[in-house]
Amino acid sequence: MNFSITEENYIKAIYHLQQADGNVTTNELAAELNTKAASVTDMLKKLKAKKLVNYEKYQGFRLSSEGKKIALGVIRKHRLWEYFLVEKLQFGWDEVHEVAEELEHISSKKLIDKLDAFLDYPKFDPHGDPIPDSNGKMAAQKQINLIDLPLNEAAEIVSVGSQSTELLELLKHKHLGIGTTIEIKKRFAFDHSMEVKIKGQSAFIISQQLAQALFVRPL
Amino acid sequence: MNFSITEENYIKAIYHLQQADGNVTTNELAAELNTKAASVTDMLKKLKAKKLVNYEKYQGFRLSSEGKKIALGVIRKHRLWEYFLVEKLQFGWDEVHEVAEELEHISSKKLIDKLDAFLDYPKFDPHGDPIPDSNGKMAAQKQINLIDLPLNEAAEIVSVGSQSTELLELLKHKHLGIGTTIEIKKRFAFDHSMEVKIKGQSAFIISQQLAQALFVRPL
DNA sequence: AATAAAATTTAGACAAATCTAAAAATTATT
DNA sequence: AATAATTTTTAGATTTGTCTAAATTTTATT
Repeated sequence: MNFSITEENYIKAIYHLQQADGNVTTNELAAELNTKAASVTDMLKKLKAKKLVNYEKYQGFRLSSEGKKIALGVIRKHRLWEYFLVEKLQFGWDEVHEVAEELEHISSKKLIDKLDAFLDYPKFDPHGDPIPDSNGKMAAQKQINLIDLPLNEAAEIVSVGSQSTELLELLKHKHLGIGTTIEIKKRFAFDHSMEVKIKGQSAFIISQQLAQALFVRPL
Repeated sequence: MNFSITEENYIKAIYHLQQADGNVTTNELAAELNTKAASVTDMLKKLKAKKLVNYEKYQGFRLSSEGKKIALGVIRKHRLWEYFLVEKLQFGWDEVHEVAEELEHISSKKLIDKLDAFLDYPKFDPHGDPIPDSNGKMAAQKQINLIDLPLNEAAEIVSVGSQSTELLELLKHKHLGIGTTIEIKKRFAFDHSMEVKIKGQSAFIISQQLAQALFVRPL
């Protein structure tokens, strides 16, 4: 079975929405895809006919297990290409998304498996999201907000909540980035700021706002 | 201006046909694209409206200079991706074409220029065809049939006339391939076979049929 | 429980790219 | 030069994905 770019985009969007929500609604999906509810209904009928989605009129929907497989395949491609763009072509990790949106629809399985090998089977993309392997399995992300990391527990920064240049500027200044190992040394209740420590550096203070923008994976 | 995948495929096909023929006809193009003459006519009206093609009803057509620019951009992408697939991902040069047919439609200019840099600005693709630079300029191919190479003049093998496994088998056995430097030492009029020499090896004989399948660029 | 509001679906239309069958133009043949 | 054969174009239909506007269903509110 081969699917159109449009179908793949619908499937991927449903996957992301149902991760958060469980059941997905027509309006939600229309908003996600910048399209109209009527178009979503039309496409859902098609996807249902292809057994990629469990859908009953007016009842919302979710991916079938076959649909989930397709979604993971597209996500695998997206994230591997992002990794390639950043690690090999020197793109900034804030400018790869759009290009990967195109590359993720290249259909050759052989291509993506060879790319995976060339990149040495990376487990996380440049935004810290896990990359599914060729069977669709991926590391449990278990990524938590830095705010929620227990005291004195080392964790790796795996993603950031926004791509704004302001945030990137601040991260650069503090030498924080994807892959940095970080630990919380003390919390200050007054303003929810916290003292943190990066491996091999002396401790410093970060604000609540910044901590909320950082997602980490406990080591 | 951005063009659809279909439009790009038409433009590329017209480019290749007019290299050989000068003026291109509707039926020719329909055959090249495995489509029907009526579809070609429809698309030509569109391409004419976009000033990519000089076309008058029943008179045949060719690309405008704007059209040629688009064609060279697509060809640049196609050949750079082929080079990437062979050199970095270890594809065989006989299995990259289809994948490159998809990759050539990825639109990011930044991507292709960074890929070019990553590959160290290759001048020829794995089939020996020249790769246009980011301004659309490419090396004059000046590729000639090995049959026509003057005696004792070194040349580099740049492409092969067919992709058959039989030919590949023979080339492998004789240690011949894209990039090999070769020289003709003697010709035998009886069967048009020739004695050739590869750098650092002793001379051997190849048949007329094999020589005709090899294209070289004099050094 | 009745009605209002919101969400969803249907009906019908449109643009892109394609096709078949018929018409028109060109080219070849007698 | 007239007719036949070929090529090309037009006309009208089809498919995919989209839209607007109207109809239907569900959910919320009184």
